[in-house]
Amino acid sequence: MGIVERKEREKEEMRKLILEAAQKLFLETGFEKVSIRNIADAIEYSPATIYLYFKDKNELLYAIHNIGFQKMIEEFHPALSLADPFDRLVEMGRRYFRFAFENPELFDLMFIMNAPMDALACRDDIWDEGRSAFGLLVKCVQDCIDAGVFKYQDAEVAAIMIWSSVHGYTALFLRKRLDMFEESRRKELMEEAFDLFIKTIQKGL
Amino acid sequence: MGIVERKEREKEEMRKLILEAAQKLFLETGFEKVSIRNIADAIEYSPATIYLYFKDKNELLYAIHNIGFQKMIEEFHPALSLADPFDRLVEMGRRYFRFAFENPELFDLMFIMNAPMDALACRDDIWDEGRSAFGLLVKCVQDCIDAGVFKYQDAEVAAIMIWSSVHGYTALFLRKRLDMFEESRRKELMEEAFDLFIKTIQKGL
DNA sequence: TTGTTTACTAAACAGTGTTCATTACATTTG
DNA sequence: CAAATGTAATGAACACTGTTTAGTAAACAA
Repeated sequence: MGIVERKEREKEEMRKLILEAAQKLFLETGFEKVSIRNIADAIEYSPATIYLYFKDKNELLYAIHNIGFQKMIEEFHPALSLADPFDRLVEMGRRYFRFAFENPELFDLMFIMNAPMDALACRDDIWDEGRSAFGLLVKCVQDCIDAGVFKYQDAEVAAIMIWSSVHGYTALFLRKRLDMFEESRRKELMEEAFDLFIKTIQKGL
Repeated sequence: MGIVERKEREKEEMRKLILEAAQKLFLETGFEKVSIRNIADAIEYSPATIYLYFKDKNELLYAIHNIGFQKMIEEFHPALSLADPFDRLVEMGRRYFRFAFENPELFDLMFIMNAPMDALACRDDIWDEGRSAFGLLVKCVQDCIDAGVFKYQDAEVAAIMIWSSVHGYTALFLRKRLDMFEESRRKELMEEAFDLFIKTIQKGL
């Protein structure tokens, strides 16, 4: 009796259909401006149908947030295979940057917007995606410590410091808090500031 | 003929009435959950009245964002009169932190939310509040350079680096991206990471 | 051919920001 | 003082939003 399996497959496909339409609309138009009705229109189903596959809008956004993490991890992969741990760290920083600039809406969803965290909170679950991505950073920092690149004792604390710094630029940039610098200079300034940070932690402590 | 002046005064008072009710509601309930109708109810006027004093909701949020900056500048004042420029820098960082934790909604509005920047953008104005607050930081960094505390050449680039770092913690924290650490350890970790950053830039380069 | 499960939807609910014609009153003019 | 003008405030609507529910039609099982 393959019926139940076919149904499951169809259910999965429907989820995917919704998710892909939603993602497309979101990345085109921005998350703030897309409604459940828009998504329903795009896939030619009624709005109520979406609620048969996702508890609410937050849960839908959380699912897309997950896709974002998959994509990010993929793009981090080449960096992770660099031999020198410090090179690896710098490259991870650059790729965090690049991911944010090339996928501003996805990045916003993953690291700034409230919706996905609200979804997690209301079924009090933990942010596994964030945890394991952060784990990659901690591991890299630990490798740097072990290799004697810098002399921090606590890899986790150092990782938070580094993440915060790199996240700071991107968050300020994406939420238009660096628009006071003229557009041409903006990205250049950020690059310089990032390089300065790298040089500083390399020689520091 | 003092009539026109009285009218102006009344207009100003009405603006203030709206602004104060709005601020109270926003800080109590969070910006996402307060509607124009809620504000109108609180001051016992019709919703349409608010639009006689503010172009739209973004403009209202921008006005509150301004109040936030006044408050922040006030709270920065004691730090600015410290003799040693590096002490000044560290104290500014700590106060940025503290302001964010004690006024999470206001901070969010000032440095994370889109609304006030959208208000600025659609009357293509520049973010003066941010500019001048950032100016304070640049000045302090320049003083540090002049005093030989660190050897950066470009105070502005160094200031962006420092701002980004401090902003990074707070933004990640406020938007619940540090909730993967248990609550008791969270703030402690941030303090440690901040101290580590301070030590690093002090000795770096 | 029944009975039951499933997938879907139309319609409604309760809210949102915003606009506009109309009212009610303060001010100025004849 | 009465009539004309200006203006502050609003009721009601518009076009949305996320979400729920009762009901339908098709697919499946007996």
